[in-house]
Amino acid sequence: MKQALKFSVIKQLDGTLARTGLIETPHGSIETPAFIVGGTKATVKTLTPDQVAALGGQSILVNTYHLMLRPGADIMAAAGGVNKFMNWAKPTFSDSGGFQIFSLGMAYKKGIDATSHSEKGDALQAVHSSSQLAKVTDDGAHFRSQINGDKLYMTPESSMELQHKIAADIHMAFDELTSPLAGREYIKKAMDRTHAWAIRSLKRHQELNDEHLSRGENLQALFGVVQGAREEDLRQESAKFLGERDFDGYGIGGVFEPEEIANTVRWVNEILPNDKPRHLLGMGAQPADLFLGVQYGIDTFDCVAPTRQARNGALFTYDGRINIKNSGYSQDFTPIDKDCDCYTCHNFTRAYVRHLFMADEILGLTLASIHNERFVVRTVDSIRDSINDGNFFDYKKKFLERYYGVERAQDFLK
RNA sequence: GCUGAGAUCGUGUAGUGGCAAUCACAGGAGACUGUAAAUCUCCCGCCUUUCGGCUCCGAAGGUUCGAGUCCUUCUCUCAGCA
Repeated sequence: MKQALKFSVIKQLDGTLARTGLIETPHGSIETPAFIVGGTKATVKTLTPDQVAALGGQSILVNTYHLMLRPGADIMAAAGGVNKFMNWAKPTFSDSGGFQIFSLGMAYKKGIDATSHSEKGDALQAVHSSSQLAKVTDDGAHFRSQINGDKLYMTPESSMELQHKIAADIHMAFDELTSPLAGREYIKKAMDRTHAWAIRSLKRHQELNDEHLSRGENLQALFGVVQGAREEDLRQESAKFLGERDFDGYGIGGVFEPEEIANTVRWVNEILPNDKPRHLLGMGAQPADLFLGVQYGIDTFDCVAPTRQARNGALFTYDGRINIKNSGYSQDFTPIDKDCDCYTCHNFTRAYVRHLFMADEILGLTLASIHNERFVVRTVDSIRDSINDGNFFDYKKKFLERYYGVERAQDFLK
């Protein structure tokens, strides 16, 4: 196909930003809204590609920074791109490495998470710790490899070159994600830098696509990434700045808490062009994230939480999350969730999965990952159906009240 | 039977005259959101919501201002020898 990516809206839910659609790529299409499965190092941890496909995964997101370190972008290119390398035939996304400026920089060894807040944000964000592995400048970001200490330097241009070698279908522009501790002054500075980087990313991306075109290869798509943290005017400025440029779609980055999703995503999606897909970066650890994201115009999500939490024993059920390692499940011979249609729930009991965890048997990680990933993928699929059927709001209320309890669910139903 | 070594939290240990309880494992609970993550945090003698209180170093006795620690006897364990 000549176009890197084609997106069509199938149904727009009247009076809302919610919609269903179809993203078409050289590796096939994605029905949206869709949950993109986390496959950072060109593997969905503990799962084979067949298992990912069997649980309904339509697409996988890999990470440029991690693949640059190991095995290296040249090996990815020599293998014929990430799809061939990992034997995944369906569409792929790649993240730029921008997230690692945050996770290996300000967040490194700080215990910063979604609930971290501070009054002295600017001061904290401005101080570089000697132990952190990433430092940002206007030109790019310096990294220290966590594997062997190598000094690494990444720019918008080099990220695009790496991403084109990895050759996922959809790339993210190199961006700077600010810490939840950051104050407005720093958020503005990082957003301006992200915009400058977006223009540089787009330029280099187009040059690389021209090369693909001349060689008769598939074109690759690029999403611009909106920043601005929790500042309404900055989010709007960012959406306007990027929305006017020739990106194939948009990522919304820097969102940390479910409570932020409704506002942040709405501010941005009211401005971004309707005819391009919108990806919410890194959110999807709980059902509220998914319902709120879709309600305010998100087409695709990615999140590592379902697989990470699965490996740590936290499993989704339609009645809320459980920790399968709790002693109370030692003689519970029912499925993780009786209403779940995954391989694990069809074939194994809570007692057995708990046993595998307590005995440190690796099959437990796989069974738990299959279950959690299926739960999230299926939840987004069912949200898509509810939009097509016109009963999104009824479905949302029923789902969230069962999952969180009627009282807690109200926070997400306003 | 003889000789030697040993007995501290569920287990293995640290502590060798000065407020006992170190570390690890096992166990209990919580966290995790563009993966430094099969990781991290907390609890883990008894009572107490907290503050705190009470116990406690195999048993009994002795020396000492003071003993898990030194001495005696006993019980048990392990090793070697018979």
